[in-house]
Amino acid sequence: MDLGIFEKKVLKKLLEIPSGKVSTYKLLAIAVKNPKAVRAVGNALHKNLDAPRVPCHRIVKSDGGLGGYGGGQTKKIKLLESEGVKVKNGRVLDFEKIIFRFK
DNA sequence: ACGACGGCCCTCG
DNA sequence: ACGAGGGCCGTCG
Repeated sequence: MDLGIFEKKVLKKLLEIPSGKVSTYKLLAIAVKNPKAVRAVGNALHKNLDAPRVPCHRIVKSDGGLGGYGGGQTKKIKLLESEGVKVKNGRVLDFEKIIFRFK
């Protein structure tokens, strides 16, 4: 089962996200030139086979929420905090400051 | 080819 | 400020 071309792009963009920072589904959608395909993007991350290989855990919701995670948000939080991203109550602290915008 | 699902986003009440 | 509903996109069975 090969990943769709869309997911491929998404994963590639994910690799551009530096450690200690996070991005949003929407920004990703925009990065792939499909601002409305935010759901498809989420799908891509969910189907992502290379769990830690791809920083899918660095993706949060537009409002700074953790969003979801294929292995459980708990693990996601753990990973994020491991990179220096503080999470509180399912919410990223200083979200607006550590967010990475695909330039 | 069709229908359903998904780690969502936005607007309206 | 909170809750509910609708909409869009791609991939899988």
